[in-house]
Amino acid sequence: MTPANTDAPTPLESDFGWALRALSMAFTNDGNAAVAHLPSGARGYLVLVAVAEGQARSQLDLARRLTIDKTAMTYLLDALEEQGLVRRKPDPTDRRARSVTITPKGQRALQRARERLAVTESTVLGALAADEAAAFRSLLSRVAQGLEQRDDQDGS
Amino acid sequence: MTPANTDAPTPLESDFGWALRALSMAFTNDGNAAVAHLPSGARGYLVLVAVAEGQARSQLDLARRLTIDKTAMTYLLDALEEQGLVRRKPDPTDRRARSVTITPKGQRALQRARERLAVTESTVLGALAADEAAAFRSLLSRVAQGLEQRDDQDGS
DNA sequence: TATTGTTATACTCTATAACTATA
DNA sequence: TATAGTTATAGAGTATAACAATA
Repeated sequence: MTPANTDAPTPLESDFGWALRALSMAFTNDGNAAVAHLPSGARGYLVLVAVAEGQARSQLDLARRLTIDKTAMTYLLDALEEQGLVRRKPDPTDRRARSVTITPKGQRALQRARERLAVTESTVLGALAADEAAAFRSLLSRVAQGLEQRDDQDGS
Repeated sequence: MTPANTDAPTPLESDFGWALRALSMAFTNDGNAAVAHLPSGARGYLVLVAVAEGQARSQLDLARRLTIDKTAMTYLLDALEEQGLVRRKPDPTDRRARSVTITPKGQRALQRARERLAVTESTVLGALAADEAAAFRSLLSRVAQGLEQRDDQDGS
């Protein structure tokens, strides 16, 4: 016979999924305000970061790197280009492809977004001491990079 | 004159928002499979956890605790009740309110989901050593609880 | 035949409003 | 007048399919 379960039920706060969702929602909410000056908000910001890297050879490259559908990438870039933050130009080596570069105006907008997002990060991680927050960032970054490698292997 | 910027552009991988999004997407994808036996998937799971706690006095209580709209809570509970995982009964002290309890079948489904999600968690945090993963979980939990308190204060 | 990019369409999720029944 | 719960509607975000141009 198993003894009667007199334990308290598992609290919601100990649930990994709940905690991850809470953090994501908070960062999304606060972060949207931080990047409100960018077209398409948070997604526009991510595209801008990836374009600024200068690694992606084509829109499809960008889409894959960001795990954004290529059809969404089209109108995200439409919006960014319309405001003069990025520029599309034909790739001379492949006339189907278009290379995307960031403009000086885009650089400034990106810099401003980064400064604001740094504040958002600190706010959202407010429950942690400075060294703990640094540790959390580091661990999160390693987790995400691990997932990126995993997914890259799956794809090819 | 500022010197020419010869630094490499900031890599996407160092972006907090990118990393958080990558983890959330991976956990959502893998986690959806882990809770596919529950109606409404991940959201149904969260509701079931909160119901199992037995703290919430009403559907509205549940909705607030989970940051889910009360209109969504209605059909989430509809789906859970239809499969016999939870039960709604009128609150004798307030005839507007309905208290929600988990059924034995719901307990079993919840237990199964927790076991599967534990595997998902390990997989998703695969880049970390065991002690690092534990540290990450602990920090994430504290962050989320801090946000919960912040939002509770905002609301009242 | 496969790939890049675009457009059009459909679907899901969420937010809003309106309504009822109680308090 | 405010609250608990439900329903209906509309909007944003995303996915799917089809297409034109090029490889």
